[in-house]
Amino acid sequence: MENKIGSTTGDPTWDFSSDGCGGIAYLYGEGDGGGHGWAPPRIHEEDPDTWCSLPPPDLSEASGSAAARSGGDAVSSSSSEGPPADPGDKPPADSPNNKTSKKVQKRVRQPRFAFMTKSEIDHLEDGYRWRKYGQKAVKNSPFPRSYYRCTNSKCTVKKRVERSSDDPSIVITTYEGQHCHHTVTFPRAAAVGFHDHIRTTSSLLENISPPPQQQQLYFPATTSLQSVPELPTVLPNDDGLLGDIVSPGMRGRR
DNA sequence: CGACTTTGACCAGCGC
DNA sequence: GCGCTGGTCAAAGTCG
Repeated sequence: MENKIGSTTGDPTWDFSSDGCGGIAYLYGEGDGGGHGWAPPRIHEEDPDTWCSLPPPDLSEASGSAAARSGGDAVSSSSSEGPPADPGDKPPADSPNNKTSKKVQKRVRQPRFAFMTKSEIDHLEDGYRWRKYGQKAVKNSPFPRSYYRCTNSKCTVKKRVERSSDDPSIVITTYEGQHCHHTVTFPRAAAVGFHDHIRTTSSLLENISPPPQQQQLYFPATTSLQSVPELPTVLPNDDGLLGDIVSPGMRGRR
């Protein structure tokens, strides 16, 4: 439940090395119960052929675009800024005015990015605040999958968190969408950008106490890893941490 | 008291 | 068409 992010001295630092998985980024986080992490670099674009071909969400319209928050996305924002879709007097289940009608609108999925983190903590810190809105047991996995939504009412970003059934120590986090705001708990992440963290690893290491724990970021060997070790496309920007994850091509149209 | 989590139910999509 | 599964809703509960 804690969404606190590490202090400055708790900035995670990264040390890329390789192993059988095609490379592990070791994330040294602060040691308060699991080396809280924050959004790592893009590691895996789910179905890049599909997702990357989608137009980026029009963030300027994020609060009002039905497409940007199709389906359940409209729920949290509708309660605060939409018409009184009062759940208290919700119509019968087959009414066209309830959530069913919302889902009739095609679920327009936004680009998704998944990464694997070796951590004992399920919900890794990434500088944003998230509200859990669901949890489901998933097939072929003993671990449940948790669903989170950004607490910013105008932000449609969601993320799923689940543990790998193969290696329970690995947390698989999948982001969907793009933040339309800055980080709220970890400003440096947005201001500096992930790569600078990497580039400043050595200096940071001089400033932080030895991490009692470490997280390992796994780069799935099945994904397009060519760009991973160098992460050339991730640049500091104002889009917040997730913006660092989202490829520039997807952020371009603003 | 507000923010957040939990949890059962509901719904849509997909494969057979 | 049917059943399974993933994703979401929303009321109730919990916490600070």
